[in-house]
Amino acid sequence: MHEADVVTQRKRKLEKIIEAGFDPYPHKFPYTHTVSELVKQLARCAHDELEASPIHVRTCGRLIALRAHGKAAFAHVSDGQSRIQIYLKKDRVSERTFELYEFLDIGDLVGVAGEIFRTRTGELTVSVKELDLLAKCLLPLPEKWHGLTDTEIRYRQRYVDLIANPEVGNIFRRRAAIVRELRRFLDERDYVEVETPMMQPMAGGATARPFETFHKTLGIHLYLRVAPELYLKRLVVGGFPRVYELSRNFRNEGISVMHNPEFTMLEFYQAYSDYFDLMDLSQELLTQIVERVTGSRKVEYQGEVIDFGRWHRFTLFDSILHFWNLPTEKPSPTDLKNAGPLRKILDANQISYVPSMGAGALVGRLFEAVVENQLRHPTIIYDYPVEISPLAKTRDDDPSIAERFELFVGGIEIANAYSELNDPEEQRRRFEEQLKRRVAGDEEAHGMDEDYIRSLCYGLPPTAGEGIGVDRLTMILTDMRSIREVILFPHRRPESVE
RNA sequence: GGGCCGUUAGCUCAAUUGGCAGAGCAACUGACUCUUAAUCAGUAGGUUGGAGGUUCGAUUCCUCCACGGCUCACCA
Repeated sequence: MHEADVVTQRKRKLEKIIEAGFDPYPHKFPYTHTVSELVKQLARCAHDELEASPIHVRTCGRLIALRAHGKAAFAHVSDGQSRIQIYLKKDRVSERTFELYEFLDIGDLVGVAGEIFRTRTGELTVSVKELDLLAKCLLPLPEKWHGLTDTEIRYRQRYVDLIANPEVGNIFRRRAAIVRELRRFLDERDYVEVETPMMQPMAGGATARPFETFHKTLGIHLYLRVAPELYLKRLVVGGFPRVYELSRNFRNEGISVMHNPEFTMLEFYQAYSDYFDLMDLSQELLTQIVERVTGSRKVEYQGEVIDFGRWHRFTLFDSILHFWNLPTEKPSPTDLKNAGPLRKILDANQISYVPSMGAGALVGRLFEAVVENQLRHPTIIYDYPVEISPLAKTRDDDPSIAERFELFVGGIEIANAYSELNDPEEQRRRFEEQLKRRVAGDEEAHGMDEDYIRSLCYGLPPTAGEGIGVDRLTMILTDMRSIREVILFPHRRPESVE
């Protein structure tokens, strides 16, 4: 059976429905309850109760299963979240209604009116008196047992995925809850939510390759933002001591189970604070989000229980020594500060690195290779080499160390935060450093942002800022291994034209 | 971009050493007024991702291409 033949058959049924005088695409269906409401509200209503005082309802949804019994039929109607059984008996409906039923297919959108009862096996069921077709499903739905597993179709035609695999909807309902709770947490603490440009004349605030676009009237190139960071800090200068933005960033990089070209980030800034204040805040924030969203502090991720009641903190250097598991001898703290010994360690363990990397970048590589994957429980890693932290303020006692931390859960980096650099002269020097790299061909190197430096010249209070990857946080709280499972329409190559 | 694995009916999957391409669900016809993976009887549905090659013969072996999955690199 070709798909085209199924469509032809269903179109023919639609014509017959029209011939019988039914409106094939009615404009509305007034209902008394959604399917979910029925299931929830009547969950405890017993058989006798329903029999003694019948409840008339009107509800609607998609027909997802159909069991025909000649002059009667059972079916399930879904509102996308819950399903309820309906029972249609020839001698309880009009001839016209029964005729309509005979033209229905699995997938059709229907409205029903009738009384609620419980079947012999106790299932809550609508005994249908009236039936309406609300829209016809012309294409066949995937198989009812295994659902749809082909990722190609699941992501490209997410609507089919959501129909065939109702648990997929729960991932996105939970994602919505996470976003809601993040906002609530910050709103309660007097952070102001703002919206800054997505299209920027210069893509700053992170080292990443941007997407480029063009504004015709202005005749200028614009870049999709890689981070809102520099605009948010301008706002702190202007007098918003607590701001946040929760929206999309765009990075023209590879696609993987951890990366999508557009991703959602929460970025927030808090004046008169440093990175230690944000460590405490992050811990409180995540613990609260997890509890409110899942109802527990413990979350199962990929077969492991992650306890948001157990937090760990290490400096980056200590973490390498603490989690050391490579076959070669554990390095000394001095080894980790010097490029020569670091190269030897990386070489001996077949960890790749770029020759131009200094000690800071090399120790960063070593951290990624040794530690990252072992950080299952919520862990804060702090004090990063300044070499890999161009926008962070350095420690007073050690200018090679940036006041920066990252937060890991389930081996995944969830957040990145630092004490913001607020010295305009130093900021200019760092931009100039980046410019040199840009000239040398590094596409990801930062450009010179004169206006940002000008804003710093008006005085940025001591400020700490943090970014939280909302997609990755959602992965942890929905037990998903791939970022594509928590993004409704993940980017793919265009569908090939047949 | 590199490596490995995959692509068979609308969906989920089989097919022995290279020897007639199959099942379940969905669809169609018929039976059936408390079923729920409804059941029973029957019917139809395939350029095996695409192009080439080896062979008497290719879903199976080889090459290239497209798409996907995992992984490494880059990155959050």
